[in-house]
Amino acid sequence: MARASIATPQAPAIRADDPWVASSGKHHQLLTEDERSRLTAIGSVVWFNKGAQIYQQGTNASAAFNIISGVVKAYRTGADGSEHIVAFLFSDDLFGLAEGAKYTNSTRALTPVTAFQIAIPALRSKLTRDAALDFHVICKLCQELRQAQQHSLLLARRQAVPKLAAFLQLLEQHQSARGELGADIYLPMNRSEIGEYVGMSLEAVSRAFRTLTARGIVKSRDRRHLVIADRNALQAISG
Amino acid sequence: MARASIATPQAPAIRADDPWVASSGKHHQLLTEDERSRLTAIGSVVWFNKGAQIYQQGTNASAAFNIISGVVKAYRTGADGSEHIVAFLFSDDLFGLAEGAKYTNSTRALTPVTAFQIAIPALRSKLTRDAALDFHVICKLCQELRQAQQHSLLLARRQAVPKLAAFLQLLEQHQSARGELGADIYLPMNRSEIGEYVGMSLEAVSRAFRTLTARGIVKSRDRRHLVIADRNALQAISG
DNA sequence: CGTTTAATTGAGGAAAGTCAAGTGAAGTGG
DNA sequence: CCACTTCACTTGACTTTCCTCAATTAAACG
Repeated sequence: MARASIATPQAPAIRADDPWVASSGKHHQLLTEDERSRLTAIGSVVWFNKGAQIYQQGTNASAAFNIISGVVKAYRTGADGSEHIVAFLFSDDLFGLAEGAKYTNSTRALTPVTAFQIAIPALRSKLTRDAALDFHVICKLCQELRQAQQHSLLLARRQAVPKLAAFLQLLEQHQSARGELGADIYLPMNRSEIGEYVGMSLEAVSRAFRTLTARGIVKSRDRRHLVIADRNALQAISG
Repeated sequence: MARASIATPQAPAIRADDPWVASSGKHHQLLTEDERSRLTAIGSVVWFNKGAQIYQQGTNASAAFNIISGVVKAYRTGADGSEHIVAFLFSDDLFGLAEGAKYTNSTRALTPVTAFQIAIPALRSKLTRDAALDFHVICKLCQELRQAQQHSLLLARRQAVPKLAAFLQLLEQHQSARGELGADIYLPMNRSEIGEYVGMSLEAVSRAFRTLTARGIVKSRDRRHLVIADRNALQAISG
């Protein structure tokens, strides 16, 4: 630990990459210290307990959020009460997407969450002035769009085992892109939520896990921690 | 037709809405005449024949595109040769999304296409300077992100008929949002491509069409033109 | 330690996928 | 202008896969 100073941990941060510059797959912090402190001035830090609802779809969009730590799910509730998870959001992600001044999704904290909150008017006036910030937001939105497309690829898979395999690869690549790489993958969501994300029943998720472990491709320490034992096989299965 | 002057039809245009302002669902042109002419100076108009490939996934991202007229599909080819369509793109849409300087999708013209093309370096340097343009690009990216999420909602549906019903609603709302509303819906893609977008086989698409027409909910003039006869029933089916 | 919630496992049925044949439409060349 | 070729779409029969419902086991929490 050679660093003498600790970077302010409660400040906004955007992690992504310039889509038009070659990169190694590991994402970088886009905001400069200067930008971060200027943003800090116009927002506030908020906390959410595990399981807490952050906002509901259809309500007035009063603020946008930037996750400092924790995991959030963005989901929509169908007319029949079924939930579909649109995205899992991690530290350095942005959320609070709106349409016509209303939130388009509901969001809920899956773990205890610390987030940076900016009121929409303040954000808007900042965005219409600060081209450097804008560019970074554009980079981040491009990344989120790519992830949404990746998600649609996942959902289009028909068979359960390849689907889950692809999901695990996404999670791993996600964790490695932000340097949170231990030897194991941590699942911040339960089986039901995995099912709601990949588009299958929780039973099918459970069965797919079983076949993957039975084939020795993944090993599960605990229901929420697993290790990829055969990365090549996983790649072959996910296609 | 009270207008005396004709707006330059070959200039770039972005159609979307400020996500933080209440709107009627009909999207507006975000660029001012001034911005449009400044963009015109740094890009060029290009044409593609029906069926022409625009670029391939994995190749170096040299330019971004803005559709002036026509329809484009953005798709990815799996290892087994199967294609999944990530998005259909219409006039006033942006595309040319990259990651690490490579295109993440392939794109192909479904109809004759006229597009405005901007080289990446020119676009980058413009984006790092022009906050007004940036803000509009951000609005557009938010809209594309919402559409991608809508697509994932569609893909998560399990049954064929509700899936197709939701797809038709998307298409209609898309056409009405840009004021291209005749009484009928035009399908610029074939059954196979619908299947690749909604995640089912072309046979299933065909059967779902049949049940919708058999129930009198849609009427098809021709395989590519249909009318929604019972909008309420369609809404009820799609959920 | 008992209670509650999450996850696994099993059996049966519904739905779409696949394979294959047939029909219709569009476009080509005589 | 018409016959022919081709491609897109439709329709049918059969198989596979996952969802649903139900029972059981495992883990988390007070």
